[in-house]
Amino acid sequence: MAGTNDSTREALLDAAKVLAQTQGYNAFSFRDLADRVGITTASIHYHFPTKAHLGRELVIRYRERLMEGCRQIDARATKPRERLERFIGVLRGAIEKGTRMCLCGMFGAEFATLPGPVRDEVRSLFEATEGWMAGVLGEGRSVGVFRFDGDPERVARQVFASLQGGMMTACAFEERFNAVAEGLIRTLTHKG
Amino acid sequence: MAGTNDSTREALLDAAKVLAQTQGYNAFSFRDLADRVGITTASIHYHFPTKAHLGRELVIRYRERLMEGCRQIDARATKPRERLERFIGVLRGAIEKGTRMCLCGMFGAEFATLPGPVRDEVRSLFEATEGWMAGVLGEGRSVGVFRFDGDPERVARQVFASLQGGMMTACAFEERFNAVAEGLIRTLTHKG
DNA sequence: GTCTATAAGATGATAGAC
DNA sequence: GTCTATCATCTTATAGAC
Repeated sequence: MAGTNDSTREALLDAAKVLAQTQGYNAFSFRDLADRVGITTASIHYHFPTKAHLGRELVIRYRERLMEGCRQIDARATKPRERLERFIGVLRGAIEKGTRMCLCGMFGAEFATLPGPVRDEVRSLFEATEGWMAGVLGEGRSVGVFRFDGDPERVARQVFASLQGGMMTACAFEERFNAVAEGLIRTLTHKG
Repeated sequence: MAGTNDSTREALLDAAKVLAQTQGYNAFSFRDLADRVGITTASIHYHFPTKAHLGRELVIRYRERLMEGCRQIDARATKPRERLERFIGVLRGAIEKGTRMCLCGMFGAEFATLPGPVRDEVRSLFEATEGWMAGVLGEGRSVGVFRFDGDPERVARQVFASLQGGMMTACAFEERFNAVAEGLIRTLTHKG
């Protein structure tokens, strides 16, 4: 029902996603988007009245797909450590596909300049992802593979911030994300 | 000699710094800058031929001042842990002054869209800061207050990425940087 | 749904007077 | 050094034909 196959609309969101991940919300224009999809800028407005509408739906779809990815990770891997590693693999995949940031990191940095409705969805994106990760970390600790003090929610925020920062660094220095990710896992699994 | 007191030029760099930290390179304009300093956009071009020149000098000055700050930390604190905490305090200060990103994080995220000369200075900014931090971490480990495996340079990159990610998150959720920073110190000083 | 045409404003940048 | 005036181009967005 929701999400009927409107191919132009989907193509616009696909192109906008890549542009937003590589350049940011402020650095891509309707013209960039129109050129990539092969229509005129006027046609974009038929699908999305304003850039803010486009941005908002972009983040909503990104969150839904990321959460769907997390559910698939849960279905395919039962061990918390493997779940975490698979999640990190998703982020790594974005970098390897062309030094793309996660939308969390990119829109987080641009947060002050985003339209209100986009901001709301970005916050929701953070909370959903960190919530899933808190579950993985909490379960990992209870089975004894992860080791940390305090609230899993707090540690999830810390781990997520670290990964986002690693992706950001990878924009300036290729091959730096892996060092951050591996160090993170080592820390979490460290047997003091 | 270098850096004669050209007050308009300095005022431009000051205003550009705040705008770059809060909005990013792509989101601020010569008009924003001119309005804040009280001159016209044409006058900006007398001091900086292009926006790329302005951006480049902005990053250079930022790096020089940050490194000067690190030297002052070294002079005022001898314990590695206190040095790290003071550095974190500098980042926290930027957030508390108005949810400002570090230029590393903001320009790192925008990296793909930055003019070449600005990119070069951003890389240099990362390297200088991470180099200083590697020294603090290495010394901390040798005196037994920090505990980590592997190369101090690698861990410095990880710690720095984590802090940058924490600042990014703080743009969307106030009061989140402290949780990241405190968790980080706890991890580094943990007595397994 | 997509187009052409157009709008109103912003953008970085230049020429030349003062 | 700073200004006015101007530039070409880009920006998001709208009206109306097809």
